[in-house]
Amino acid sequence: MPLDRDVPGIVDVAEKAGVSLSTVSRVLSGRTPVSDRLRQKVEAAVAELGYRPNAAAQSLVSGRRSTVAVFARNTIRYGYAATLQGIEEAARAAGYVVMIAVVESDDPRAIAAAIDGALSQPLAGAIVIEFDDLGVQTLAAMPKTVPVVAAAGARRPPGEVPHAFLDDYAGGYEATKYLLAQGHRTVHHVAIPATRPGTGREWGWRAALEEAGASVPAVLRANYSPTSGYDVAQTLLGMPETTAVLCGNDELAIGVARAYQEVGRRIPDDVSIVGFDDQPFARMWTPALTTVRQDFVDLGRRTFALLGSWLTEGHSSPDSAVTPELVVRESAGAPRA
Amino acid sequence: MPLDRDVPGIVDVAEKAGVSLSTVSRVLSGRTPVSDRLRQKVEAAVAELGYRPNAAAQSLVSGRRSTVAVFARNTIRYGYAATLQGIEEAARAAGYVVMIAVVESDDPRAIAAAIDGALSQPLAGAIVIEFDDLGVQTLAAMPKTVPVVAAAGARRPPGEVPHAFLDDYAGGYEATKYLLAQGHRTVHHVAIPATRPGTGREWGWRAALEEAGASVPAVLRANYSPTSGYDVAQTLLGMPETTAVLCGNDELAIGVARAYQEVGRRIPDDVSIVGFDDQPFARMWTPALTTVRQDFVDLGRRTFALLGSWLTEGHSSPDSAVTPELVVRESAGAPRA
DNA sequence: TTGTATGCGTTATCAT
DNA sequence: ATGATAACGCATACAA
Repeated sequence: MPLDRDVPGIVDVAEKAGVSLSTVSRVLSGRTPVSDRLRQKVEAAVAELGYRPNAAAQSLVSGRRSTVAVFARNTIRYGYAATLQGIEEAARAAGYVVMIAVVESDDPRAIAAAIDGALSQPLAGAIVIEFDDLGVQTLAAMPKTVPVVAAAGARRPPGEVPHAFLDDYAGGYEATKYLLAQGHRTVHHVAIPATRPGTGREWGWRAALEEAGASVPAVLRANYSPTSGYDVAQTLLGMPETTAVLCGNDELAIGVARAYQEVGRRIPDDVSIVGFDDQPFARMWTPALTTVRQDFVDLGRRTFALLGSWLTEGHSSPDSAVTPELVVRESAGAPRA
Repeated sequence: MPLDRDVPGIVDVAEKAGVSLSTVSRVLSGRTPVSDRLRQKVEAAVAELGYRPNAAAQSLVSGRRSTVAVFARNTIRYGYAATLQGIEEAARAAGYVVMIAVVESDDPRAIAAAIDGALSQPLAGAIVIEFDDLGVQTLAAMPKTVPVVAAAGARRPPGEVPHAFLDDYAGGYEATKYLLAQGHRTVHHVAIPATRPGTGREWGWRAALEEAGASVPAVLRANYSPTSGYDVAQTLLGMPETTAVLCGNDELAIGVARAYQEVGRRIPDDVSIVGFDDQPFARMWTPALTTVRQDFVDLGRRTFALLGSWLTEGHSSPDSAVTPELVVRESAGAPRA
């Protein structure tokens, strides 16, 4: 693979067009009037040479930055991946490129290293996907030298970082209320890792239970994976009085469902299961998963919009909420009489 | 959110440490000997100011580039997301940062725009995730001015781009042979979008069928989503002689399965279904999905390794294959007598 | 071992 | 409307 390592610069274009370097810069930026004649020449030269402005040099001299960094725990899980997609889409539309920095460990040195790597680049701003504790820590470790916004799973304390969020609390609340309305005495909860206490799906669930005067069972803590749901469900199996379980995400839900089905308990006849997120597979499950739909791609777009308005208008709204929607399908119903 | 927009530069460090700018540069790069006394001072100043080298300026003067761009059709679907994760992991370990460029449309202008955006940055190299036709086109449109490697779904023609690939062909072949060995007369195929003819899952399936002298049914073409699998399965429903179907991915498989289940046909009793990829949900499906495991994260690591050796050693192997593995679970078995 | 000077590709300021 | 020239932050050749 031999390379043509002769990337043309603005001077090459100027030479070929027979104009000065500054004229080329002007037609490229379009901010200063240039005669049509020269403009044509320059454009021809640009096309012929395949000239591409060097963003590094641009940002060095002008301070104009065109890349935004996204900090995320991973790029695989649905919520993260879809949020990233939304961010990238909006960023690209606005003329930015996006850098992805995965923060895998909560070792402060690992967090610092990820931040250092990203901030070495000339950044217009940074976005942290704060769906978990690692995100919280990353956000806390971000220096104040660069605009930072967050994509969150809950409203953050006011006055801090502008953030877009999915109202997990409302989703958990609504799903639990729905289950209660079906006649269940209480609802168990298999939780994804928490961010801050008092927020998120778990606390919406809790609130609905308390409001209804129902007992609040101990939370079963899992991670994000189907197998993790399956594992914690073993505990559930020893509690035959369970008639409904709200899961922190759809993957957990199918793990839990599988555990029940393996011992011959039917869904929703014997136990109702509700997921969270409405991942693409949810509606194809058998039984189709009743779940709380979250539009992560839209969350990503909104998050970038916050950063975009900060960058262009100098400020942005403190937050931007989206309320999730309960999607009733087949996996939940009334308890057996 | 007021910002401390006073990012210290190397001269600030030099001043604070009472040394010349070049001395700072030397301790930072570590390539030239510096007396311990000055080194200490410099390091103290760096720590105190929170100095971070400006990668844009570095690459401008030295030509050393530290970012690699990844071109992908999306960041959501499992294969893409997991490959990206592997690339990022390996890149970060090697001191690179990764930029993500989503190529959404096969409009040549859109492809060119994505490439222009990415190549404006000072790139060490680029990686294109070539799982589909859009990837093929993107690869073709990449200029020869930057090192490019690919993460592919099949071996590419020799002599072109270094690439790591998952041997889809072998996977399709093996899965089909397995089904045939179970006693099925033939196997139907629900395909994901193709890249090049003659390669990939579909052609492995075809080869196994031909080798066994089995008839080769018309391919059912879908996209990647569960609903797409469900939709094309309606055609399958009208073909009661079908006893086995190999699906291009797991999401398609569950869509197909759902379609069968809705009309009361049981899996694997009435029809055997095999997926592809072994996504996390596959083993929690009911019945658990027999599928072809693909290690996309590893593919990502290998792909970056190709680029890494090119960058550091000046060359890299032409390709790097990983053979997928059939995971036998519950969704496929012998046909009914 | 350390410091000074030059230049990377571009924008912006200043003349013309 | 156009052209010369000075930065931008840094690495490096060269001088000391």
